[in-house]
Amino acid sequence: MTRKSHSITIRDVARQADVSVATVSRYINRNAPVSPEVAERISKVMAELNYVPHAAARHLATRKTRSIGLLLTTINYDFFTPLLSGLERVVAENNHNLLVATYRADLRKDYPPPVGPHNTDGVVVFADALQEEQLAQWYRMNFPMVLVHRTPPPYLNVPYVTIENKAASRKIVDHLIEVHGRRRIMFTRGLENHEDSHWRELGYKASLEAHGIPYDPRLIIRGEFDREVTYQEMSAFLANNHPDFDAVFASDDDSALGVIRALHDADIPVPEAVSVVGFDDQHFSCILPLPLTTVRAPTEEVGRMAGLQMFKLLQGEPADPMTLLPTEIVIRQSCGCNESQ
Amino acid sequence: MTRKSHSITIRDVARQADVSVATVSRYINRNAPVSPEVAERISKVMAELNYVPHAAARHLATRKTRSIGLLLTTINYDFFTPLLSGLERVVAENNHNLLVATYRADLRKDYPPPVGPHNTDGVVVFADALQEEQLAQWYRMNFPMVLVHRTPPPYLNVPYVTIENKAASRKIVDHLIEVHGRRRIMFTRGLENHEDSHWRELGYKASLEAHGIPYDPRLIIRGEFDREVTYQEMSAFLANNHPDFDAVFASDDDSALGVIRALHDADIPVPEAVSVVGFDDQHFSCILPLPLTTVRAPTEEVGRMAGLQMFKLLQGEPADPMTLLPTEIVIRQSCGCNESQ
DNA sequence: CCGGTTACAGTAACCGGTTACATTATTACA
DNA sequence: TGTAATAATGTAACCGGTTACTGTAACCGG
Repeated sequence: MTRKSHSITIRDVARQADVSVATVSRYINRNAPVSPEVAERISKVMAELNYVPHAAARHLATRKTRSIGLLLTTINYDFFTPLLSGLERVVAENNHNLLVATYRADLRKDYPPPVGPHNTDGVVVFADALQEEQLAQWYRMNFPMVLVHRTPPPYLNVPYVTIENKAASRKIVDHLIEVHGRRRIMFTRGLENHEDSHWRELGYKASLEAHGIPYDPRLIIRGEFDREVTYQEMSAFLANNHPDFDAVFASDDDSALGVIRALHDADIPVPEAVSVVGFDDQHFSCILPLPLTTVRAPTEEVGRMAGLQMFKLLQGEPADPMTLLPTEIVIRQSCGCNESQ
Repeated sequence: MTRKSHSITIRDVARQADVSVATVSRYINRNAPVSPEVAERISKVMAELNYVPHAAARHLATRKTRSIGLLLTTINYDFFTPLLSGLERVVAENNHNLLVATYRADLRKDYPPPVGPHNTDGVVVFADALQEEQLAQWYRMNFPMVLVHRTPPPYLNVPYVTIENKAASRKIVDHLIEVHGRRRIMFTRGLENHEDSHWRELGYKASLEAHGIPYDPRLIIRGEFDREVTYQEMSAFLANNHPDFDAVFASDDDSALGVIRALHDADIPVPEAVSVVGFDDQHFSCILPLPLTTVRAPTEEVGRMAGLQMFKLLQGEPADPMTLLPTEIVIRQSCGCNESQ
């Protein structure tokens, strides 16, 4: 064993196969003709030496990393499983790698994002993982990006894929009003700066307005898309003397769980006294004690679509500026309906 | 704009700061002293130019990728959210990147694994994502690996982290027998080649044996850790004339859900006629209509520990050959207990 | 005042691929 | 038969960092 335990390189293969490195490279990438006999020789030597091209060297030379990044704000929600799964499949099908990272632009202004032009060919950005300034900078350098659950600022032509939030929200609140006669409907706001929450709130307001119900800001509480936070907020709301209410539209299913628990603690019967509905139709929503009336969000499809758009960008094809995936409300029992299943 | 829209390199920084590239490199890596004034100049220029070192170039020179791989069999289970989350945190804390990939050794023998020595400094391998032969090969080349939910073959000294399956399984079956007087207990087997399932079955058998209950293979059905599969299998079991049973130990919580639904369809009251228990204590298990008696698996901790072991390996410190995380049974109501919460 | 450290900085080789350009042999065609 | 086009291959520069080696000046103890 020599002093360098160095790995086998393309030059080793070239020497053994008695050809030049260029030829080996061409054989590997099949981007120029190589005579059959030579191909055979190279192939044999590669197998013998167990040669695998060094990714970094390749990246350096081609300026392609063959990997794409996924930038999340957190990995706490079950929500991310389908997203990741959908994206990973597309990425793998295209023979690329997936770099998963978390980053909260608001918390780490001093550090650069863990994935970016330096280590990926493009990144899929979830919601507000990145601030506008960073998006703009990457946009200027033509770095491929796809936004999910976020609309780019109007001056940035970045493809985004998200779901139909407003119409579905409106529809589910319509349901509360029209079918169940609710008129004092609470809303548990999602995360600040999180667009989904914003649109859901707009849908909520639109429904109220359409039915001539005044908007009462006292019926809005914090939820942050988090079961615990919502539970705390809802409990606090109930503890103090609070305005009347007869329904809750939670900004997501996780939040709805917190609402239900708080109501349960306060001995308020659901759905008899208060209807509760959510958003997302998460994995668990149909198997709850009180199956949740909610909106089905095609999260896996969001991941898949984001991947498809990304590869369109990478192949120089025009990507769809906007992919808006349809949602549909699913009526179960937490609103007061009694679909026997 | 010149023909090359080339990115800014360390040489650009060096030129602007009027120092050599070596000095810039040393400043960036802080691996050799740099005078304060020069440091200041470099720092300023780097910020101005918005310079980020090119990862591939660095990899090539240092032969370190600063990224570690996670090799999964699938991303379908909610189970993976905590695993991923725990691992990602450690990886990020150590300033590395996380490459997530799926691979089924049994399905893709011809293709090499998507993560390996060519693009990572080490990989965390879940269960049977990789075959023994591949493990052995990487082991021979000293490639750092950590196994999760899998024991390495005895001749491979690869650290692994997993959870205590057998004792907890035995304890939960003991509970069914001792507290609820069950004696005809079914088991829904998890995935073939999946070690967890194997150990859980051993715990199950051990409990039976300790209580003098004969093992009846007719009480074992397929579950594959999957709600749907288990539902189908359990339904099929119930449809044909089947041996008596009074309890089911499902190999995981997802599977338990399938069991409960099948029993429900057949109008068999749970937990009155049949006790059902699971394993994992997933996110949803406590909020089910019938809160699940199960075993708490510290999955996030598994991810964290796997990461810690990996970085021990990378830093040349000795890693713990085995990390066995404790589990505990959590008694809720699906077994027949009636903990009012 | 002198030999030996030490702190700081620069030059250039090197990591392992890709590829522009050059070269040679072969085939096609007027 | 001469010439152009084409196929197959080789040479060497280049991608953007790191670092071994070298040099200089300041500092230190005797």
